[in-house]
Amino acid sequence: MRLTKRKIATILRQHGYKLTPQRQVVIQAITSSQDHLTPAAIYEKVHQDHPNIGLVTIYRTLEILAELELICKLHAGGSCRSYTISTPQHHHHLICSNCGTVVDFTGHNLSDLEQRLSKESRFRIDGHLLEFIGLCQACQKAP
Amino acid sequence: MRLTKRKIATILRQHGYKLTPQRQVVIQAITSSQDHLTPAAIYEKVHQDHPNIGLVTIYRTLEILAELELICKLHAGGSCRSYTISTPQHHHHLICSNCGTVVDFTGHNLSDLEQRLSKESRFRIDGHLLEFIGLCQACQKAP
DNA sequence: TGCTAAATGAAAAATATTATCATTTACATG
DNA sequence: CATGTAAATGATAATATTTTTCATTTAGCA
Ligand SMILES: [Mn+2]
Ligand SMILES: [Mn+2]
Ligand SMILES: [Zn+2]
Ligand SMILES: [Zn+2]
Repeated sequence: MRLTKRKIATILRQHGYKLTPQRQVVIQAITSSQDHLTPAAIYEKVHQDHPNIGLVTIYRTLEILAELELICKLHAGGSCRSYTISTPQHHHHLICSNCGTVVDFTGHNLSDLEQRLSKESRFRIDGHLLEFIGLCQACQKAP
Repeated sequence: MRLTKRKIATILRQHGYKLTPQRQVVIQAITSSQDHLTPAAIYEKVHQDHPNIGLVTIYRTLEILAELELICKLHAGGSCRSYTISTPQHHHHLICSNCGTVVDFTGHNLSDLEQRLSKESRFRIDGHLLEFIGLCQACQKAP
């Protein structure tokens, strides 16, 4: 289940961040999209209804949201600095290279592989990045 | 087996690219490092012995090498625009977050997962990105 | 050895990101 | 509800990164 605007607001406040109208607008922009969005794209989206919100505020808000893991950064589709709304549990992403739609998936466990790798390479493994890229059903049909 | 300087040169020429001294120097810089390197880092490395090679040439060379899949772009360790030498077969990466060392690994098959995802999501899956991040043995010992 | 398309480097332009600082404001407190 | 204060904002400038442009050079072929 993806995080709601409301849930994000609560977590922000729990961490001592103020719930400003600007932040609410940015959060709204992200949660209302299936897509993954760059800072510039969020700015444009937001700018239409709120022309006084600056790009800097977008950057600052994204940094906080990412730090708290309320949004996920994506790498495989286009820009390496684009974000999508997060979900509480550990998950990975499936991205449409055409329309940008992001689908979360879970249930695949990398810990076996992680153990094997750790043993073979002598690395202490701290995390991983797994994204699939492809075409969503709608984009397969379209020309 | 990682690609050698020689092998890369051959492939470049096979694709109609000229084997300029500048390109050879850039390739040398990448193949001689275990690390993953940003364009700026490659420039610095190269600049010491070849102060007349411009940063633009680095960018242009990296673009070609990446296009031909002779180098791999990495995302999980620091910059999203850093490269390491490639290997011919399909593989993934294990990256030390401290020293930047990149270890290739292979043998893990994502196609089962890919099929499951494809069926569940109705996506046509074209590719994936899998990187592990951690600490190499040397960096675990160091403070 | 010369020709030519491709490559290079210098410079500028375009983008992207971060820092600075005066002003505004969310929200805790009484 | 008014007030104080630390946090947040926006304007602007600074910095960093990447791409274009174009005159000059050169790798590789005939
Ligand atoms: Mn996600
Ligand atoms: Mn590799
Ligand atoms: Zn799509
Ligand atoms: Zn290390």
